[in-house]
Amino acid sequence: MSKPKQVTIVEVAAAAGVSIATVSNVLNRGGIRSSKETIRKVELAAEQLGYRRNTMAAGLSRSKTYEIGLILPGLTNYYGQLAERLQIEAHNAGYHLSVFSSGGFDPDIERRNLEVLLQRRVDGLICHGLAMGFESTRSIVNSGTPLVLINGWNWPEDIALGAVNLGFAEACKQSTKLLVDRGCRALCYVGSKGSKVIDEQRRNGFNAGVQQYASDVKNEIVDTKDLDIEAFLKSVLQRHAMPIGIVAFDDHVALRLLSAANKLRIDIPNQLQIIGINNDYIAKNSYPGISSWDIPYNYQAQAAINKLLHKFGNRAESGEEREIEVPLTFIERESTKPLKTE
Amino acid sequence: MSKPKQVTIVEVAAAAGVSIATVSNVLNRGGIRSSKETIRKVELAAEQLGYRRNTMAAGLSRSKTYEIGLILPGLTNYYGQLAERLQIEAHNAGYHLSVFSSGGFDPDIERRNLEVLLQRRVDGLICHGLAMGFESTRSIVNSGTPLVLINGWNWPEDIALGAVNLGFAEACKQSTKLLVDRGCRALCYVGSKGSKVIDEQRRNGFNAGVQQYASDVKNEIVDTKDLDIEAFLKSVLQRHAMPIGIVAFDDHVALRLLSAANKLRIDIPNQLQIIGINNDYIAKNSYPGISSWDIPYNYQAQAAINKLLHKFGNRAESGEEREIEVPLTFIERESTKPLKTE
DNA sequence: CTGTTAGCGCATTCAG
DNA sequence: CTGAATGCGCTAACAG
Repeated sequence: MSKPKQVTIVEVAAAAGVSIATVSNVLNRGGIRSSKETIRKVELAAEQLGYRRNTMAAGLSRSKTYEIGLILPGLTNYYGQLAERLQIEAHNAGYHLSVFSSGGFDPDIERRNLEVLLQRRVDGLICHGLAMGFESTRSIVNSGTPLVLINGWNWPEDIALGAVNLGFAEACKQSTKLLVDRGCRALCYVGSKGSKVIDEQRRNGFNAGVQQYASDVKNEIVDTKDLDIEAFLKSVLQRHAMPIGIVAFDDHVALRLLSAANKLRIDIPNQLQIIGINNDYIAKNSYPGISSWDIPYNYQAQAAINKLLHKFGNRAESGEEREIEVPLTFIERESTKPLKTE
Repeated sequence: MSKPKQVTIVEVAAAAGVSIATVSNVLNRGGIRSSKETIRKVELAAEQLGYRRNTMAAGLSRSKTYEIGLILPGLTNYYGQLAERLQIEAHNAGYHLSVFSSGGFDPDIERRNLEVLLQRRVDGLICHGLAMGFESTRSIVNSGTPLVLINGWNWPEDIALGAVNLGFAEACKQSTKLLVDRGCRALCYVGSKGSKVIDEQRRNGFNAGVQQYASDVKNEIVDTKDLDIEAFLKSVLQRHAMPIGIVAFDDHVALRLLSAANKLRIDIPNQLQIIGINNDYIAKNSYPGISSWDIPYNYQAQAAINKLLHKFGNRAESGEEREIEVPLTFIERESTKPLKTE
């Protein structure tokens, strides 16, 4: 039982009384047509013997694997959701997606995963951000394997030609406008430096928003790392005019802020307003509900896969060489509902 | 650039002035030793030419892939965390882990993923639960590929010999005792039927607990599906003596209960107490904090990988043929803190 | 120690 | 429409 010699086309051919070439033909379709009779015989034999095609042999022989490698910083929350969608889209396009996580943003693990995937001779690669840096990436990816980046800004074209980026910057920018419109008289961005470029985009957007829509109100930027949230809230409420508007890195951070506020009996949204990003389960189910930016996973996943297909030259897919910006959509909940309505 | 003919050992051999066998030897170590000089030459040549071993060819040739397939119902939260740990453990053991999600508990996708993995000739399989049913699974897995189940109860040994199961039942059982000890005078289990066996285990544990520790208090079992949480809470508070103790399917469900309670101004833990499972980010960061059962991912992942290695016959790993039950540990927070303390 | 030789399982010309 | 032959890139005995 430990390895019952998997059956090969040779045996199927013998059982069906035809040559291995014929078996290969009927089992892969597409190419040459065979007579009804042989098809039946072959399929029957394959069925009975429990034939299962050996991917390695097939891949080796035609130097094409129909496999796409995906490298993400992690697999929880946003990343997990994205991976699931990508897997579906890949399948719809006739490919398989192998998912790898490089634990946080660890360049070494990332390099290792990349290496594994390239040794597998995957047809293409989809990576989220990339901890490794340009040069390092270039040297390893110059194998000619198409690479599409998700949430990778400003990458040299010879490495990743275009990327599928979420409009975090714009979302954060609009958040500031929204908070000001809702009456906020001071703004904060609570970020998460650990997430590198992702955080940078948000920060930039926040700054741009402040400059454009709220140049007259106080604002500050802090990071959750080593942040005592309760102390921070107290301090902010004391130093600035209320209500205070906070743009949180994501719904997780938003939840922490919300909980601290509840504990301190801070009135939301009259004293404090919060906007998160991701439109998680959390945002929907906390109390009060957290206004958040929803991510169009389907669209994002489709865009990424299409870009790859385009690179493969499969069809005239819509994926071009340009960066694609995927816009988020705002879902408003009680954490920012207009003052009067509440 | 679209496929610059990857370099093979043949070219490396030529460049280094040795035979391909020698190249194969020095590049894979382990086997035969070579002279320092040739090692240097070969490694240099490989380095310069940018040689990268072709996994398919290697796998084909030795009929061993060093790949493990993982099939999960999804990739978010618990599953994502588990996948990450498994990936690390697999790597430590010299294997690669390819992660596949079968979107919810869809038997068709599951079958497809299984098929893909088997065609890849993975050395082993790790599956979480399994939507497919015994017979169906048996017929497809009888290829002799070792399969270890995570959270799969009561499977026939010829399919999956033993499993690594989380002690959900025991956790729920102890939860009832705990709630009673904390003064609760009625108990509820709020489950999630969509999660099949996982929910069943919890339910069983809850029932066992009620019977053993709380046979004198009222209890009920409901399901989140189509449940109006606020109405449910109101009704329960009205019908039973307080405090009410709730065992939630997981921290997500617990959060929903908590939020509804907050909204209704129900006093936690004096009128209502809640225990979740998973010890998520949520449990830690909600207000009040949710008491929850922590999952020892490391232990679980190690156990699963060890079982597989044992099956491979690699080393005298500790994995036996028996089921392994992984105990959860209780983390208490404000949602159940003893009445007087609060 | 190093080189020669046979496959691994399948896809693909190219004749029949 | 079908079959015999060749090779994909690498490993695993054997010889030298």
